[in-house]
Amino acid sequence: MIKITLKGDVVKEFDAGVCAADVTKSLGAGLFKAACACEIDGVYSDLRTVINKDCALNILTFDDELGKKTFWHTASHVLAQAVKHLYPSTKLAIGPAIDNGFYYDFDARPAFTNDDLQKIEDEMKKIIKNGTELIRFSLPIEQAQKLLSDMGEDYKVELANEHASSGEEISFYKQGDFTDLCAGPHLLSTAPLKAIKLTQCTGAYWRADANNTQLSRIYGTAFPKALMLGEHLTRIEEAKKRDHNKLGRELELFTTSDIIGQGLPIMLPKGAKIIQILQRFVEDEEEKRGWQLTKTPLMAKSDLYKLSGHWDHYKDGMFVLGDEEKDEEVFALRPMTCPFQYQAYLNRGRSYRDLPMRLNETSTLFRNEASGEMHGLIRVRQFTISEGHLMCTPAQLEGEFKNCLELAIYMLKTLGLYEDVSYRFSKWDPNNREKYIGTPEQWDEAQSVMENILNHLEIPYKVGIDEAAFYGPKLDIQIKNVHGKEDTLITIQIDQLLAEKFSMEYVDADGVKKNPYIIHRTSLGCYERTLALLIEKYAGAFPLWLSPIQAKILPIGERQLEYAKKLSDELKNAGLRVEIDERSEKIGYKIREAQLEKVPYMLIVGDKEVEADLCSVRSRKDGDKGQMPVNELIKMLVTENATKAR
RNA sequence: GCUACUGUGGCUCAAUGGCAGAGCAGCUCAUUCGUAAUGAGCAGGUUGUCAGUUCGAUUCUGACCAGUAGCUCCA
Repeated sequence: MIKITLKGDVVKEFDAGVCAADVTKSLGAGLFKAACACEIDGVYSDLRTVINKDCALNILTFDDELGKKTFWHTASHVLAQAVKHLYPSTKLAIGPAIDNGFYYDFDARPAFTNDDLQKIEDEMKKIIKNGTELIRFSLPIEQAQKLLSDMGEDYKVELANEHASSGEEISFYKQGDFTDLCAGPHLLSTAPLKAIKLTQCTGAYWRADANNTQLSRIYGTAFPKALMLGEHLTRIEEAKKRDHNKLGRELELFTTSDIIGQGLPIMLPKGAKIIQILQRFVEDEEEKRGWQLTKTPLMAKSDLYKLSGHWDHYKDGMFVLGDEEKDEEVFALRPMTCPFQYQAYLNRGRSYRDLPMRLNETSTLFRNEASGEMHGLIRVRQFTISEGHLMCTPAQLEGEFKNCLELAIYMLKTLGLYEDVSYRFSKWDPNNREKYIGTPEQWDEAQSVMENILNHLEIPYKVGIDEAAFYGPKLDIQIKNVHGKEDTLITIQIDQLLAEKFSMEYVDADGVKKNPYIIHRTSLGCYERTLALLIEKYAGAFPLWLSPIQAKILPIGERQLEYAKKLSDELKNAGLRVEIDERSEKIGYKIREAQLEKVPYMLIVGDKEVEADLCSVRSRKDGDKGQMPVNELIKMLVTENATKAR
């Protein structure tokens, strides 16, 4: 007999050799029905796992992350089975569970189109209705390779070959007429996959390498109940409504023009106003913290980029002016600010007394992004970033890095984005040497310096291999957009290589010339991307201090126009952004429009208000707030504006 | 760049191998109204662009431009 410790420290005895599924069954039919997988002594395992010794068993259902993963992984096998039924010549690649569902990659000729999805989904439903049992078995490597190669599954053979040296058997899962190479775990049967939906089909490269064949990827999601699927699809629809690319255009923050070109958004007055507010805020805050503003050119001779290494690494991504073959001098629009600001440092000889030297710039950059990469305001060809470079001694590095991070965190907290970010420590990949400059020793040093700083500051981070800049490691502050796609909002980088390339030196206290460390950093990222995330964060209803129009004065009729103008002047003099709706419309109509425009305050003036120097205040959020003396109103708005309240 | 999809007035959408239609927004007039839509009228389109097929193309085909999702890339 063995002892199995269950949830709530309940211990039960079973015969040795019992499988986790049978244990689950003995605990109740409801739990057995809901069980997706389990953890045995904390190890994520299949319910088919045979237990031979005392252990702790935790049953995982769809409510657990790993339970969901198992559920969706099985759904991906059903997808593959359905595809094999309908298109037998299709070859299988991989089919994992992802954040909110699953996908499967197929080598299908021709590639699947949206029209195929419905057919495949219907076939999946048939398979699920039959409630086929999944059977796990394993084979020695040679037999596994033979089986897969007999099946004609070239991609699977490639995967199996990679396990050849491990000496372990290769596991398979079989459901009816379908067998797939798979480590599992899986559900016991396809029956629990009550509600499934195939969501889209796209291309995806085999092994994530653009040089390989492009496969046809089908995405889907599945739930144990139809209601849950419905809720999931509703959530996606709701998210679409706050997509910055839709909402930002509706609210007239920005637009685009075919004749101007891709990735070149036009900031309309309201969007430009928000960016101006952000820029002023950033520049003022940076000045308070000892940063000095520079203004450097938007282009340079190719020589500059050759020296920095950007010409070698990113020439294709730059807008080059002129022809290298024909012209004596070739220029390029700047894709980054680094070497421009270095010239400011190089203006004269520097001493350790000049350090740290903190140079910031509201810097417009140009990158010739590939046509498929552009997206709304998130990824564009021209953008403006709060960029800065900080030259310091090794002793100052940790303190200055911390200051840069604190500034970034202050910015995020003020904007209300702090709760939404995560940290990524982006390292180089020693196996991808052509991407990076410097020696392994230099990389080890720079990375260990950054790692020490991050650990010391207790920053919780994920590691990103091969995510570093070509000259040094990065701390990337990541944020997800409304569709769950992650992007870098802020980055702080340590660079000990470029100073040497540019002969940047300082005379230390001991009289010896040394290269400074350089921190590349942004305090708020690029304004276009930040605006995009703010639009989505607030669904267009910005906090007062960021609102392009903070209050709209709505006269009931023409009689109050003069008073409305007086009120508007008073508010403007107090530094507030105000508009008057002078149209001869009913008050309900004016309110509706102001509300849809997401103006924070509506100030209604009728005869009653004019008489007593009052104003009826309506808030976007709370509706009618009643009457208020004008001086009191101004005091309230000015205070809210100054505190940057959210 | 790759795969798939999309493109009809400012917006949301309809229709057709044979005269392109509606609502909202806009403009004009009337209305001067108390917390989310007053009424009437007017105007607005070479159906993304350029070719091809056709007696005739907005519809079919191709190329290009732009947009969406995903992949790859992101200094």
